[in-house]
Amino acid sequence: MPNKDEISAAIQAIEPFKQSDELFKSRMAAHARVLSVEKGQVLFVNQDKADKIYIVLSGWVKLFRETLDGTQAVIDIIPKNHMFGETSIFEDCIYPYSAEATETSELISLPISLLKDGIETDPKLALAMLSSMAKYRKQQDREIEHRTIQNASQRIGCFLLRLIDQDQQGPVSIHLPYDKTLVASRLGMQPETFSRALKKLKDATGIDVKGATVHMDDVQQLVRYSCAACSAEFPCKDLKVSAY
Amino acid sequence: MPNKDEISAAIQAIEPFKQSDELFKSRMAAHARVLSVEKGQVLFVNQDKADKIYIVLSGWVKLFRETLDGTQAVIDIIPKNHMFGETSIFEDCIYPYSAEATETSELISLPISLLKDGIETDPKLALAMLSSMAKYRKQQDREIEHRTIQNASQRIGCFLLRLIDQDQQGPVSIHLPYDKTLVASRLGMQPETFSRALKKLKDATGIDVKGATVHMDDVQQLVRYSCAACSAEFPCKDLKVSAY
DNA sequence: TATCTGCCTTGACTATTGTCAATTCAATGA
DNA sequence: TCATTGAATTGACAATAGTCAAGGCAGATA
Repeated sequence: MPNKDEISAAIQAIEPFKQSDELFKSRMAAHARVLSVEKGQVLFVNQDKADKIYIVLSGWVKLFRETLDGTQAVIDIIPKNHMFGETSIFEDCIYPYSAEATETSELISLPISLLKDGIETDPKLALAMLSSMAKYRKQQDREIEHRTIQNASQRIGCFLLRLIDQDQQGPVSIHLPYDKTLVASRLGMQPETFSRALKKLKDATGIDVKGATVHMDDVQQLVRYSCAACSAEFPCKDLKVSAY
Repeated sequence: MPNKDEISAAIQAIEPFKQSDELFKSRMAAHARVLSVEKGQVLFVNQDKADKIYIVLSGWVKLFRETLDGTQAVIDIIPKNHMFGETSIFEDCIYPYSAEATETSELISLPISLLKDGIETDPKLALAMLSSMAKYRKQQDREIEHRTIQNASQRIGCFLLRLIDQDQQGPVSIHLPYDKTLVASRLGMQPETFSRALKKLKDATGIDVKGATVHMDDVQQLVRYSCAACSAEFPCKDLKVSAY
């Protein structure tokens, strides 16, 4: 169970809050609620009234939407030290997606009204939010690009490359951050397709896959394979904002 | 050739500028440059240094990115009275995509520095920009959802539905806003796939297609077909920001 | 250790979309 | 009116991804 200092640290770690008013942050910390959630636990569903924003302290939270027949589309998977639910502030205060913990996780929730007030009264915070929104937007653009241009294997390769320290040279070992099934849905494909595409990637690039661990002698093998179907070049410059 | 009043009106029409400072807008208008472009003309390419933002007065501008081998992914198609190029303000001042006129179009360009200053000095403008960014983000989320859940025919149906006045009842006629080839790329499919998928849509819903005109006796035919594979319901609520 | 459970993989098959080439169609200008 | 041009369609085929069902594997639990 995190103490007050850890809560403050988590708030401080959120990109757009870093440079913002200390008073604002302490007010947020004072109103923070810690919650521990089990795998599969739903935090809110699409179209719920949005009264809280969340910060992930540990574990992972999947943001998704689903149709009436249960088909779901994963929009993002939120890692440690990142925030979600804040998009709903503007306009309608309705969550535009559902949120579910993908494993046992610790979160803090904050009243959305505090952030809303903060943005409206502190121009510096508003600018920081704008900047992080713009970054996110670029990532979404890339996401759409990849889904049109890259095939399943290339998307997996790209996903792996983005897990690596971008200045890495020589041999690398990667550990998948979460279940393969979840990676598959994050990349917009079925688990079966993921499994087969990973095998194809292995054959094409010579990477070594053992369970959730991927090893390669040279990053360039993957780069040649995946980045050929991308408008950008390795190293990728648009990481960091809600990585993965 | 638009006169000063028309330029002011165009600036005024941009969503986030509507409520902003008059002085800011007149300064923008004073620095506006009008440009007429031919079909296929490139305004800037991905990674160019971003010094201008653009507003479309007439015609359409395609935003896209491409890989080394020329494969391109369309990110957005900007209609009349909408702005593009502004995302580059935050951080790096590099355009994150290429822009090309898809037909003879009239645009105005504005120095990006003016908007940057405006956002930094006028909190109200910053908030308005945040709000429009948040809307855009929701649209991108929907875009990703659709590309994972909907098939080609359903995406076309959805595209058509979004062209309609959302309160429409009874029979409707729609005119495609631009070439079918361009619609296809906007929806992330090949022209051939578009052609076949449109035919399939016709068979499934009984809509009537003649060239660029689509007629249907009842919107519900399309709604049943397309919205079944969407997390939202018709009428769609997330139109307006850079429609289409 | 044995069993259970959920994740992952595999095979066989289907559906969807892409590719390439050949026409057809429609708008435009000589 | 004819010729030209680019858009759109169509056919034949290939590639890619999804679906369904059956096992395999590994970590957790008794």
